Amino acid sequence: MTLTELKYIVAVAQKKHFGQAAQACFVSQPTLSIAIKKLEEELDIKLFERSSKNEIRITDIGQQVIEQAQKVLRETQVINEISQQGKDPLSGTFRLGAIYTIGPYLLPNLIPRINESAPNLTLIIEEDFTANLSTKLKQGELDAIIISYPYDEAGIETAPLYEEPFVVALHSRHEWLQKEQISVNELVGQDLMLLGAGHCFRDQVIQACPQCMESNNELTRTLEGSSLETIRHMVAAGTGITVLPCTSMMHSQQNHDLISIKSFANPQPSRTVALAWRKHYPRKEAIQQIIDNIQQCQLPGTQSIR
Amino acid sequence: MTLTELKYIVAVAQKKHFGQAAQACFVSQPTLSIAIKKLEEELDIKLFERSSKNEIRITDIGQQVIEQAQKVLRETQVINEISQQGKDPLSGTFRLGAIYTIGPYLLPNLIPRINESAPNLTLIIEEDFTANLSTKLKQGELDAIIISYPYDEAGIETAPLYEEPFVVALHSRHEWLQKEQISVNELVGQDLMLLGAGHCFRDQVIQACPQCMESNNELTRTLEGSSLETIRHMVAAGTGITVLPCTSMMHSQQNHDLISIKSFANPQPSRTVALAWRKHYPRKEAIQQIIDNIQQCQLPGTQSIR
DNA sequence: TTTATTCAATAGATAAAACCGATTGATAAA
DNA sequence: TTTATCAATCGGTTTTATCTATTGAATAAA
Repeated sequence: MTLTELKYIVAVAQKKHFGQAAQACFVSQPTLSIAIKKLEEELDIKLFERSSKNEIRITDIGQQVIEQAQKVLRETQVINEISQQGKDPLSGTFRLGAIYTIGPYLLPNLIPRINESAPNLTLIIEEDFTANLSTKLKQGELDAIIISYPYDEAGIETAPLYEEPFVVALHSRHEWLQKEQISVNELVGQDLMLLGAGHCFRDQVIQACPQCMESNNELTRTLEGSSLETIRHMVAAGTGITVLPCTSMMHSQQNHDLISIKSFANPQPSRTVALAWRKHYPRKEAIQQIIDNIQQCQLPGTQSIR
Repeated sequence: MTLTELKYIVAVAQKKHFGQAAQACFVSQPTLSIAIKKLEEELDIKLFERSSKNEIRITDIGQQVIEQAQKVLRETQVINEISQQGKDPLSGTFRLGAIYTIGPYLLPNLIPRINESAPNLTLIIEEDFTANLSTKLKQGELDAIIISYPYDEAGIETAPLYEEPFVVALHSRHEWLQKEQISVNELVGQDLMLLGAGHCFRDQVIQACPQCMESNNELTRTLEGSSLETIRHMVAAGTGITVLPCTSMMHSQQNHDLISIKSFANPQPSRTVALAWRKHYPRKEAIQQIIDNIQQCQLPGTQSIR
């Protein structure tokens, strides 16, 4: 049984004439006759009562088959409609993940841009650690994730978005208040508060200043499972100092008197924020749209990468 | 788009593996790959996200298409079920027509036989004049009709069922009461009551005794639109005599004292009752079943025709 | 009756497709 | 690097779909 055959029998049922039905199907009369004969043999029933001269008559069983055939053809048409509607890669649902240390600062800026530039695209946002995002990306639960380099996973492509310098946050009564810039090595011996394991930002800070871990293991351990916001409140409380990605400060209303921000002396430690997606993900246009929109965000303190 | 292609994508969606899906469809992997590629090109969307190694992923739009494809395939399967169920020619509906002068006497005997020998066959009965039955038969509103010869219509086949002699019905105080048999010519001059125009039986009686019309035009005209039953009541009332097909008397409980039945002297006038159907009607078995059942009826006074 | 006409079925030939086995290319794991 | 896996591609064959032309059946007209 083929869809063509079903089209033919429906046409014959409508025209009640093999020749006219063939014409309506843009085939020759023998083509249609043979196709219908083939279907009748396959189903082992007579669909039509042929009588030369007078019009074709549909058998009882043929009537049932033809009605069902019309149903099949209608349902088939729905497939075309679905694909037509879904053809726009900038439509449908896009599941975007972001790590905890980027999402809260980038997404409020990004989401309105995407809603404007791709109004048919429904965004679903998810924040998590890099490792979890990565798993979900590979499993297809997420379409793309915003992470930071280094990031190298099999079957995953990435594009750098912007370079984000690190800054030091300290209490406004801290001894470094008058300093213009902080050198990385100066962090050693300070009460440096870091995020818990799992946050890539923690690793990046440690990589920038490996010795800083020597003194403050205990303090950092108490912050396991914490967030940048919590740590910032602790800075304001005078518990210690911390290193933050610059975007976490710029947009914050809580950038109040109790906290002072210092940039690092060259070479400034920084991280590269990037977008990652499955290599074979089919909606490349959607990916590019996300990339473009993120780069248009131009968060203060960051440097675009083109 | 073809049903085969739809089968293929459903198989891939289930197996998440081109090779295994191909095996499940009993085709080679290249065959399946090419078919899916062709469908994706026709719909202009990607249904699957191929990644060598890991398993195949279904795109969002692909998921919708595949679900719809499954629906199409299910509906297609219904066509097979319909034909399977309807393959029995002794199932479904059979519309049987009969002329007024046969139906009431044959059908009460016939219908139980058919219900027993073809329990899946639903009979629909219709009584009318030969001309109307003939039209409905040709238009396909009836599947077969019971009429009497002569009957010759283009595209219609017939089979004789039985020979039905005519009899004379007269009041029990009629002068012919002592007669054994009546000769056709004796009818001339009698108050002979006939059915109205349209009833073929009327024509057959007239044909058997052309002269009998000379005397009783007026009486017969008043019976226009009447029935055999009415005429028989008039016989009982003593209004006149009539000629009846023998089956109309044999099974009647009203064959009471007031009416006496006389058979004709040889050559007995009679009519041949026959079944008629469209030459191309496909359920020949159903036709044969009807014929067989009618012949098994063996109505008293009739002679079977084999 | 014969002839003409209509319409679906059939015949013969060709173009299109479906399909297979073998191979390639890409990818990831050892 | 090598090996293994898997889908895509290649080249060739068979099957199917389709065409034109004709036949055959049946009716309608002459």
